[in-house]
Amino acid sequence: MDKTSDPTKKIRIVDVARMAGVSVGTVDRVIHNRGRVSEENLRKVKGVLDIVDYQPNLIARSLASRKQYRIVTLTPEAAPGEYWKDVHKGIGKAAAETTGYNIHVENFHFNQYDAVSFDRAQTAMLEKEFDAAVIATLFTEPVIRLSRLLDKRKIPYVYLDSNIAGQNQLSYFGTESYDAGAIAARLLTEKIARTSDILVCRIIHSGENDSTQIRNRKKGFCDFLEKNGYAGKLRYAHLRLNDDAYNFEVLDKVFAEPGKIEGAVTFNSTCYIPGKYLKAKRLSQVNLVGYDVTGRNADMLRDGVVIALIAQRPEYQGYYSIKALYEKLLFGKRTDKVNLMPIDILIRENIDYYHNKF
Amino acid sequence: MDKTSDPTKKIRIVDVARMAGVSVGTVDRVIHNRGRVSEENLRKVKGVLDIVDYQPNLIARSLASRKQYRIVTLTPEAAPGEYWKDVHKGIGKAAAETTGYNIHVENFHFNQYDAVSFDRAQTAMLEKEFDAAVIATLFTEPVIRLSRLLDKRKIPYVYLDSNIAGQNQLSYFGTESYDAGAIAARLLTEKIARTSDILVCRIIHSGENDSTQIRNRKKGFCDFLEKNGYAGKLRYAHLRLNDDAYNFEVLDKVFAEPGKIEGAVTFNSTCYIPGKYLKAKRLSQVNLVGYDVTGRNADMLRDGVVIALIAQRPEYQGYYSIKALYEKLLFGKRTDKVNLMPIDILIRENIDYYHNKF
DNA sequence: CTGAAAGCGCTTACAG
DNA sequence: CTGAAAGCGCTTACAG
Repeated sequence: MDKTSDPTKKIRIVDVARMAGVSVGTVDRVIHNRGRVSEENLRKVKGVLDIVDYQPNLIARSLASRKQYRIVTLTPEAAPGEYWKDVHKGIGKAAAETTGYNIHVENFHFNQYDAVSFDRAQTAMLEKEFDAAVIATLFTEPVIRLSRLLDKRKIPYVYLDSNIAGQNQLSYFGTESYDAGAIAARLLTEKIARTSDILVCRIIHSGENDSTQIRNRKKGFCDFLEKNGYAGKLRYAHLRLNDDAYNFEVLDKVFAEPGKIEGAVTFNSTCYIPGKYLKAKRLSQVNLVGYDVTGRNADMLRDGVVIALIAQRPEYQGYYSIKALYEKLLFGKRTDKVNLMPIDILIRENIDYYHNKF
Repeated sequence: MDKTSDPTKKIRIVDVARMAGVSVGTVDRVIHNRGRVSEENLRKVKGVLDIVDYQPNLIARSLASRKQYRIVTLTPEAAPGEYWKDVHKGIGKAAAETTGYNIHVENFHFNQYDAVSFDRAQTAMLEKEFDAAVIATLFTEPVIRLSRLLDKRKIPYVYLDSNIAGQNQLSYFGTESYDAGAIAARLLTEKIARTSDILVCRIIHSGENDSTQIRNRKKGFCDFLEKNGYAGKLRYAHLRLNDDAYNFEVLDKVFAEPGKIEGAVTFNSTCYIPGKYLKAKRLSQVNLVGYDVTGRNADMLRDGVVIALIAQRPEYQGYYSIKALYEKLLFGKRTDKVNLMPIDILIRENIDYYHNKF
């Protein structure tokens, strides 16, 4: 069969060139608007492109192209077993997969409890040249300022963790924090008496406000309680990250107050902190719910101290952030602007199957 | 900088060839075990490959390769909104992704309630030439026979849905059905009195036995109850697929018997069938738990008739089955022999985020 | 068994 | 502005 007229054959640049009576170089220039093409040839090539369905072979394109794309990420630093480590894993996986496709990923980290360190990391990042960025949105205002800067430079960026309205992010990957908060309330209210109290733990660090995500979770939590006729009291405890002695003292005080506490919750990934206390004091009547499958949280769940963990596929968030930018840079594709992860509920019986492998 | 010694540079076939003192053709033959390589050169090339981290450029490979691979799948047919439709979606997604890489997927379907239709679909499939297969294992014995045949032809195959021991499947993708059964028991026992009864519904079809998966879920369910001091009775109802009148009659009888039913469960994906009854009769004291996020089940969950659905990422099962074969065919990679999906718990508050998109 | 060469469909200098 | 040619990293006949 005549190969050039096989209708099932994909048409290539050389086919277009032949049909237009020009060289492949000229066709390439037209396709990519690189200029330096005469009026006449432009007309001829466009004429052909209008009638044939030319679909560039992207595989060939990326093999031939020597253009390198650099993606930077700006996320909290994390030790093994911590929440953000899973996000990093996802980013790393995507980076490894795309590295053959002219994509380079460079990661910048900050201390999630320290806004100053965010500025520092951001500065280091901005000193580099890059074509796209992934930004964890923990510090709202600084992220908005950074977004303006990137807008000006026409650099696409993706938000991670929680979304910020009114910005020009290419995409957001994360959960609907408000509903994740409602789920914690639902899991607790199923277990406790309508009138019993709930302990709400917050981690205090150097005068910071809660992140957007934590605020939203809390709002979803409280709204659910209100809508469902909860009649107990929320009792607050402000705890510290690595200070058991202090935390035990604070919690001793809270539990000494009048009122029966049957539920407990933390809105960040540190439910192992009150968990440690509940376990030590054998307060098994207190149902603790937390967020994120970190090593310590999962152990507490297996142990029966935590009754449920709510998770949001951090590895996927990292992975798909990079993938979205990769698709944008290489193929000009746009992903959905908002990409909400499933909200996973882990209990003792399914925790061991939750490996983020798929 | 000397390009050949730039450590950040990915090493290519030509680099390996140079280091081994052979041609790229020889390296290619070694990498792909194509034979026709002398002992000595084999040794030299393997020696180099052992010390350098050669990662083939898949883009270049698929651009150059003219070999086409055919994968067949043998799964139950499904209407939109049904369980197996999600598996098909995953298969389709993987097929679309790999189609540029010389992979062609052809799907064969059978009626999951009719063993004869399995034989028919299998026959149609075996008439084709193919390089690998995905097999849903609903009918155990026929699948074992088919496996023997494929073994003889040295065609790799992947199992889907439930695993069968003692076979030569390349991989299995699915859940640990036993534990998925235990989870249903856990969700129910949290809600009902220790001594109340549980309605167990089974769908009857033309003299079939339950599938392996359903048997295992049931075993996990019963074992959990026993271990946790459940003191009520399991009350069985045998229902039909599209026969509400009949089902209502059967269930009327069951509920007329003495004993308080507070829980209900189905071990396949049709909990909407008893759900319909419970809703019509306003039996809101009965806590119904089911499997799989099908359209009708999800609606029942949103409606409050079903309290929880247990799901197993059907889309991923389909997707990764194809991917596993793709990796095997193109790169000779072996995936894990057993790949257990996370077991997801869906309630009213997180069902809307469970889209299997990621 | 072995290597040199052509080719996959594109991009990219480069000479004219 | 234009086209011929080299090259991206592989695979695939093919001659020896």
